Amino acid sequence: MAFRAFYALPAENFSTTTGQHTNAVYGFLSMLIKLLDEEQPTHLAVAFDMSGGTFRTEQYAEYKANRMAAPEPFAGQIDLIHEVMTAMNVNVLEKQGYEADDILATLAVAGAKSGMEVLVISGDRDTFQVVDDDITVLYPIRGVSTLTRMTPAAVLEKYDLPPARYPDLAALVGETSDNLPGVPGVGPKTAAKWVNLYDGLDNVIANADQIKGKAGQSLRDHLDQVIRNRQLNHLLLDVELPMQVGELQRRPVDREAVHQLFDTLEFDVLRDRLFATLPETAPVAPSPGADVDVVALADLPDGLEAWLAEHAGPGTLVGLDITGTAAQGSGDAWSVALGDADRHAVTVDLAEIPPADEASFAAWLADEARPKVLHEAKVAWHELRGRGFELAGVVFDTALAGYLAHPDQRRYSLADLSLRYLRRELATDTEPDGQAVLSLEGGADREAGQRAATLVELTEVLGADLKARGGRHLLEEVELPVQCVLREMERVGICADTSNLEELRGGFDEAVERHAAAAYEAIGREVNLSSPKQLQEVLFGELEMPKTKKTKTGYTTDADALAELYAKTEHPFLEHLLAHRDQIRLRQTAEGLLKSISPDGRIHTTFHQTIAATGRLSSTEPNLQNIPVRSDDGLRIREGFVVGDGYEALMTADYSQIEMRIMAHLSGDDGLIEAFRSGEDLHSFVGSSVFEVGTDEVTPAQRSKIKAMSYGLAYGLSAFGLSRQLGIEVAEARTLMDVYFERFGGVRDYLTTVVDQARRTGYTETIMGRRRYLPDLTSDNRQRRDMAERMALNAPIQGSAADIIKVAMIRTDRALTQAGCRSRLLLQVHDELVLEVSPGEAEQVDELVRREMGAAAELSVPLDISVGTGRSWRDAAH
DNA sequence: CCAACGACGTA
DNA sequence: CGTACGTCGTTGGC
Repeated sequence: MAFRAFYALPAENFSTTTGQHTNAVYGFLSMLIKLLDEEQPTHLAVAFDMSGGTFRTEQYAEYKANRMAAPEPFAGQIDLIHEVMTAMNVNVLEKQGYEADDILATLAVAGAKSGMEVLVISGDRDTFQVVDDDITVLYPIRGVSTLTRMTPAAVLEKYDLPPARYPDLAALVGETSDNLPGVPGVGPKTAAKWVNLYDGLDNVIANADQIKGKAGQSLRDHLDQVIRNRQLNHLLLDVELPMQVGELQRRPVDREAVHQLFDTLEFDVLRDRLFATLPETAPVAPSPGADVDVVALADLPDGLEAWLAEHAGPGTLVGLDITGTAAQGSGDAWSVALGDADRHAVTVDLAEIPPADEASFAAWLADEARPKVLHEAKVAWHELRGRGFELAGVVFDTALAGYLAHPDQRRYSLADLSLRYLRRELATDTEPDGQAVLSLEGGADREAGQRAATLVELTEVLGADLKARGGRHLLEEVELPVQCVLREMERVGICADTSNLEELRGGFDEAVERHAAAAYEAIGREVNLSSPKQLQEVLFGELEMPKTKKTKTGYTTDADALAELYAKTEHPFLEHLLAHRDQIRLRQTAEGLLKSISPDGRIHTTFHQTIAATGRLSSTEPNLQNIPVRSDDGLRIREGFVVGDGYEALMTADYSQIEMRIMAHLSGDDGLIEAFRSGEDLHSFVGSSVFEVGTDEVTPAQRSKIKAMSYGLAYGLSAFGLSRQLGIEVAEARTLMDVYFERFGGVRDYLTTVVDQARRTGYTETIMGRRRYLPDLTSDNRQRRDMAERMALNAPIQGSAADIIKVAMIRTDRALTQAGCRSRLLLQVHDELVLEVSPGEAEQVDELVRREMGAAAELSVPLDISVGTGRSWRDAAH
């Protein structure tokens, strides 16, 4: 398997800074870790061949004689694998004079006999002979990451023989890799036919005289060879070993040794994968909260003031857990828990808090000098605010830290983080209905108390991990401050023009009905136009239109495909179907927005800071980051977002071409940098270079090709993709890309470098050090690897843009406060900020926003910001 | 009732 | 066979 890994993985991508090649070690371990994870074996052993001869070479000197000496970069890697096995405490078996496969066969049969279910992983097909109901061979198809399960049925299917007969077939066919020639002219089909017909190789040999034809003669001419092959490919089942199969239990790895060795080998990604799969990563002592001393405020003789003085003095970090509810920019808190580093916690029922305690709590909470750690502080802030409390001094947020350490996880619950970083199980946060789990014992909510204390402990461990990943400053300088800006934006919301949206909805509604009726008319019956399944029946069944691109469940009916079909058939059904789709979508958008208007007449979205793996924000309930802008009808929806009472206008400010500017900066390409410094239209400038014409001679068609390509490059676009998008031949697209790269070689170099480096380190990085881990870059699966490569191309660019606008938000918010402005931030849409301008501040805010956004990052090209104002979001466009 | 899927809006 | 998201309706299994 190590040898296969050596050939499957390109050596140049797997070597340490000291020059040691590690591709065989990497591939072998990658396979082993995957198997440990997926198969969860109770017993485990790895067998090695030993140098020096075996009984087979004694019998037949040429055995494996054609094997080339292992190439230089392979040398030493077997020893490294041995070392890793020792560190991982894996049972290793080897025996002079025997091959690894003899050891495996012996163990497999013994294991099966003692009632075990056995998996044999080997790249030698001879192992198929031990396959039975209890023994499965996992055989590598290509590389070492894809293993095929050879069960009795699989062997029968592939070779037309039961497993026990496989060596009979192999003896006839021969094995080139072992230098065992077979019978010339006899392949697997003939061999299987004979073995089945005569019931085994012995009888084939005994009846060799009767076999007709050339193949029969060939067999008679090579009988000795066949007999010898069969002796050699027979695996021994009785090798004497120092350990019996029952003694091969898996043992816990030596964590320290693994860390040291993986440091040397520079296996950062594998280390994560290994530790993630280890059973001992599971909680050692699942005793929820047993070791936290939780008391209820009501049971404190001296009240909260005394507790705070003892446990939460100035500079002492305290964990704060809020039980409450938050949504649409507001919330309510029911109870809180405070926990300290010594695992003392106090819980407070806010409904029954005595006035004196409430005053102490409020003062402590609002005190910037009393450091606090929370999980999702933005939510807590909304909840506390619902009770009139101000929260300040948040120095750590475990959800944000967990996100920065591993940005592509689905969730960052405190329970998950506790398990991962502290190996301690935490009771689940909430019931499915959102109600907090309250396990009151002596009046104290033990779970809340445990969570509060756990926060403090996590700060240390998670903080250290984040620091090691170079993400500490991102937490402190970017994510925590921007969280404060976001909570305010959520609270404020954006004003909606209800009657405008209602009118729109009515109009869309009417259009939906009209197009539906026309569509039914065109095909003579009613179908559900929102059902792709029913549409397929109509289009490809009844109307017999040409088939479109395949989906998992049939053929696509997406807008592109329908437009193409319409171009071909001009069928009126398609026209109305497309219009219906369009209008129904707009109606849904208008409807959804109307439903989300709060009693204050404003729409309060929720921004999520820990969802997008690249570092972007996301927006839900409602999503205000995907409000239509491209169509006329879409723009009318933007008219439904308007300036609120007491304010003068909405203002939008966006970065123009920020991703291309980041590309210019990161690649350092002279041409692209010059393009931005020249002040010319970017795509015309690039086009003039590619097409070798003056900037003012670039045709609109050329410009749009260049624009598509420039942006496509940042996403890992292929020549195929470009050709499809532009409707040109693949060859033309390829030529276009070649010329582009010739002119902008720095871009090409950057793109290859970024992937290479990510493959080496395991992650990509933005200009502010935000990492994204991409273990799939070394996957044997091409689709996954290609996908990871495109992510690697895009993540630094999209992520850097996300970094920059977050900093811009922090700066803008701060500058507005410092300038004493009433104007405020409302929304962020990835490269755009929407503000509400107070009367008389328009000019000042215009200048301020340009300044702060422009100064958010120091790139080798200028950041260009365009600003517009107006009564509605649409009018504020520029 | 829920998850998966297709479709489609944004940057 | 271009990245990153969220939401909706339909569908089919539980």
